[in-house]
Amino acid sequence: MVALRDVAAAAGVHPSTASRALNPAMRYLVADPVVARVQEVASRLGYRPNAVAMSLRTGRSRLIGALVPGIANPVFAPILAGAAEVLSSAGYALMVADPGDDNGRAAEFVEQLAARGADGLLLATASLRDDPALAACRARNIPAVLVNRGSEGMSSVVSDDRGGMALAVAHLLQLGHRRIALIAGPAQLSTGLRRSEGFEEALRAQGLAPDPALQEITAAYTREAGERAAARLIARHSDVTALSCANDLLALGAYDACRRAGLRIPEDISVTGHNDMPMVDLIEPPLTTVRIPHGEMGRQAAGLLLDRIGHGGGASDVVLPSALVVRGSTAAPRPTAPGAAPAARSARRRGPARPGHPEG
Amino acid sequence: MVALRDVAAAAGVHPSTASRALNPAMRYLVADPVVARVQEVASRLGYRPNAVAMSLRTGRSRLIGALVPGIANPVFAPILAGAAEVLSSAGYALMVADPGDDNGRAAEFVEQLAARGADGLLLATASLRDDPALAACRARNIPAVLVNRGSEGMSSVVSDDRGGMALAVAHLLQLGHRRIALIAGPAQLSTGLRRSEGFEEALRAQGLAPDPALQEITAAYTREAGERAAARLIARHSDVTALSCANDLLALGAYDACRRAGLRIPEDISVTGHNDMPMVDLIEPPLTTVRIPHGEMGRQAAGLLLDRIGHGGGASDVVLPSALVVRGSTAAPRPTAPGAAPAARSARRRGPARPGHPEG
DNA sequence: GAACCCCATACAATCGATTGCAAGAGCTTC
DNA sequence: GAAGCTCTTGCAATCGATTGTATGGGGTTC
Repeated sequence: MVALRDVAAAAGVHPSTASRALNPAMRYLVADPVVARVQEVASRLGYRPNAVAMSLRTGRSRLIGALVPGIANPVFAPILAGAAEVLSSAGYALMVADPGDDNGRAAEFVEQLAARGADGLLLATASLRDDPALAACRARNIPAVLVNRGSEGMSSVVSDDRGGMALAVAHLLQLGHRRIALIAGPAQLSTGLRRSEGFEEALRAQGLAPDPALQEITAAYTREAGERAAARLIARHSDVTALSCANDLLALGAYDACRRAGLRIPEDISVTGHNDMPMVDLIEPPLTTVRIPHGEMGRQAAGLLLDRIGHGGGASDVVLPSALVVRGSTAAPRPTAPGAAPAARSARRRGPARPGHPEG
Repeated sequence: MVALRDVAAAAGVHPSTASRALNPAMRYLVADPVVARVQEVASRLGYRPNAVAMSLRTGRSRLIGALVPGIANPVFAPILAGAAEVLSSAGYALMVADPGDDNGRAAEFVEQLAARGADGLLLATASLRDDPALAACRARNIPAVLVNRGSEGMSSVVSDDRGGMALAVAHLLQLGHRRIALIAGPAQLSTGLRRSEGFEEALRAQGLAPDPALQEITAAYTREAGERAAARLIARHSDVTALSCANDLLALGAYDACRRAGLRIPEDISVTGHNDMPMVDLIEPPLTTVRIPHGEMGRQAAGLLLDRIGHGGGASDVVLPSALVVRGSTAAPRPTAPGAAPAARSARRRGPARPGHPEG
């Protein structure tokens, strides 16, 4: 391995001179012919600066850590990809740690990333309150940005959870639905909480009072939890004509429950999701859902983090707009009168496709 | 930030003694009461060893780099997740770089990871021959393991591409199909090449000669490429009763082409995929495909890499078995006689569900 | 021609931990 | 009681790059 001292020796200068010659910001201190000679020697020898030594000396590593609950998660993976794109083009490397849902492990990972000299952290795992990972960041004074999660006093990039949910509910209301049930996400996650708020706001905006009996709060964003919640709602409230789900996986679970209960979507019951994750445009019926700009969230979060590392500014929050994507899982409710004609089945709406992913 | 020297000072010993007291492998050199005192002081002060300094001195970083073409890719994300799991429980951190399809960028990333002192590399991007990233690994003498890609003289973990493809074709043959077309993957990827070989092998095993006219080689594993290839095959060869695709995304493209051509799946034409990526059990009709143990591939690759770092053994190849998952996109071909009765439509097979992912 | 200044370069300390070697203390053994 | 041994601890070099300070040479100015 060729080190700076080798380059310096080969160029007949002191290592400090070689260092300055190779560093654009310090180059003005070195005479031009010497700069040229050093550069030539460096490239001839294939010199690559040792990033570890550089980190040790300067205290900066050009390394960003990311904490995600599930690398393969269809929501967080594109966020990570967006962030990686921005970071690598700024010369930063990305270290990924996946603590799953374990808050303790998350804090442990923060310590480890700190020990490795990470310049900043992207946190996609923060709970709403008392997040140990967040506390660890504050304690070690590491710049951090939250993604897809909000929390007080820390920069964050989120989508408009409240507004997105309201969009979905407004769509259902406009179709004529009045008894709309909510399958909510975990209340300790900001997405769960805010989407519930958006649900209630949209109802109130139409002068309707939210009925607590029509809300099921799930413990996790999983298909199974969605199925259980939907099954309970369907069993207890036969007058419900629409299920508004805080997340696509919950909606898929709702599909399962409806199928099992013999309810057709959207003829008998409408279903909406949230996130527009890959492939939901291809399921039967294609899911009406709220599209979130995942890649953009990752990019903005990375940008925000680099800003904070560079200029050290205060906390700022970015809220990205979400958009309703109407596909085939929503339709007008059937007339309530018994024996009424069933809704027309023809010409099911397929809706816009999602942008695709290449695969291996 | 509390350093080793602070711990040593507080414990009244020399830093070297503190170092030995805190290192299990060197602890035998230090008297027990001193060990206890140093440990107590270290934990009281919240001492965390500086991994950067440690790397610089020892030359080992406990850091593994991973190169993937698309972090959000439904194939590579679970591989990454599996690898991350094994690595982090072995005390290693994971650095991810995403060069996309750019071979030059991949080599550049290898250099960068080397400069950061990565102890080993996981390569999911290697082309079949003359991969610059691979060459860079060899040049810098960094242990590397290929995942989901094979290449001569380098350890690799792949699924049984040949056998998996043969499984799918055998299934079609057994259903009675004889004119089976292949939508092949890129020939410079080992998956593309081996799956094509598996396709031909399965035909020959039945005494059938592969017809080159029934093979379309795509330039990339994308839905669009699949659609184009399928459209061409359908237009030119009306006697084809089944499309065997080298990858699920290609199969989704084939769905698009069939839909556009007015062909029903599986009544008019059968389609098979490869990979069993998330959600393909939910599309209409549910896709018959070959399941690959992605997570296991990542875990095994990580394990293999750690072995090579530890004991420095030679190259070894792991081939994991794939399994056919029969769902609703395959059925017996219609009798060729014109005017024959269409295949029964009832009781469409839904097939086994995929294991789910939690979502955010 | 002496004083001064500036430019270019070298010197040496530093970041934090590890580790080969030296040295002191305490013990045994003859 | 001296030599030798073991056990424990300290010393100092080292990994590779950066950077504040010192120093030398060359030019300018009066």
